[in-house]
Amino acid sequence: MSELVNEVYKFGRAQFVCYNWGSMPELPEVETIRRGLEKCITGKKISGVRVLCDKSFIGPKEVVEGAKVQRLRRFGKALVIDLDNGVSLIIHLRMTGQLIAWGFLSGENPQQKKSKTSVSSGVGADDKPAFAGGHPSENFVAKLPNKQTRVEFDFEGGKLFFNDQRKFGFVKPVPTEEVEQDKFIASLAPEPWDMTGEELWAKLQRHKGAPVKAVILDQKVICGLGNIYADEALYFAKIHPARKAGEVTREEAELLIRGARAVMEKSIESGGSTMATYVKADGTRGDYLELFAEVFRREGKECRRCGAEILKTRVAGRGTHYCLQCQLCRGFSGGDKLQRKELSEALELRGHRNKEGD
DNA sequence: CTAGGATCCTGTCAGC
DNA sequence: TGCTGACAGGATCCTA
Repeated sequence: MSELVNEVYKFGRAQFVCYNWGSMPELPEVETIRRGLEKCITGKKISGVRVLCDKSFIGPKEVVEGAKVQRLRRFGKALVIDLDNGVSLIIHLRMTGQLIAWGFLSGENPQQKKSKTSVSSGVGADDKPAFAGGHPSENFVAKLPNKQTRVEFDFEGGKLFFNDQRKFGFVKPVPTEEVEQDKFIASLAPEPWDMTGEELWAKLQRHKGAPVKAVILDQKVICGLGNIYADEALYFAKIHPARKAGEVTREEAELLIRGARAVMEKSIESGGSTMATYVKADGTRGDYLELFAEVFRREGKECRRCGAEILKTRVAGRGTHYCLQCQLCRGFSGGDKLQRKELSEALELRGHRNKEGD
């Protein structure tokens, strides 16, 4: 990671001018953050906590002050920081959360000089974070704290910022021994690596009337899939997202599990939405999706598998992307009708575009 | 029990 | 140019 970051930084903040949102943190991003933060804060003492938004910190901040970080764990999309005083911090980034660490690597970081007394009053602009992950945005390279900063942790030798544009995420201290009994964590289903196709199939049967995409987004059914990876896994398994869960075969459920593993492994490998992948070597903003997405936000483009057009629709109240040809509606009731409608809409859309002379 | 809609929140973007 | 409304979405809550 450090090589990429150094490459990035020499271009400076002024380079990041084009605005283009990436997407939300899901399991691979949280795992990437866990690995990155582990290197920064393990063994470090929290000297102070500033809560800038009450909603974002659930509980008394005093219980973590003075404690040292022992280890970082992940449960689905939740990050858990265990401290040495019997307290753990459960952190959920939801859609727009970010964790940005400053300092910590002072030995390797030429920007952290004594003259930079700004550490106590804010950081950014001329410095670079030691690690940044989560919802990709300017905050990865902006001055901090800023108006999206919700919680600020002072560590010996560095700072950790919890930013969250939409305030859906949270930091919550709980006794370490009660982490696994936390209402959210306790309800999580196994991750795709700990589940067989048969088990997933059995769960799909319990929600047989709902669209398969809605069911696999449920963390109590299978843990870790969000909107991006649900679309990608369904594409991998060639399953139409609107198909009724009860009509997915055992074989398809097996493919779906394999697809979920494959797309998330690929994303973890590429670093998820960390600073290194978000900011490209030429200093421009990267859309980290382009590293692995086959359908997500690729509507109107060609399917890399069959050449047909990727479409965008709405399933379970979520923007949903799929290949009309690969993810056929075959074998499910009402499918032909839906397919015809989609085909005609797609053709109509194409007609409009041709008329506009693109 | 399940299915589906509203809710939270801030910021972007298209349309007027 | 500035206003308005639709949209983005993870998890939870509520209703039928």
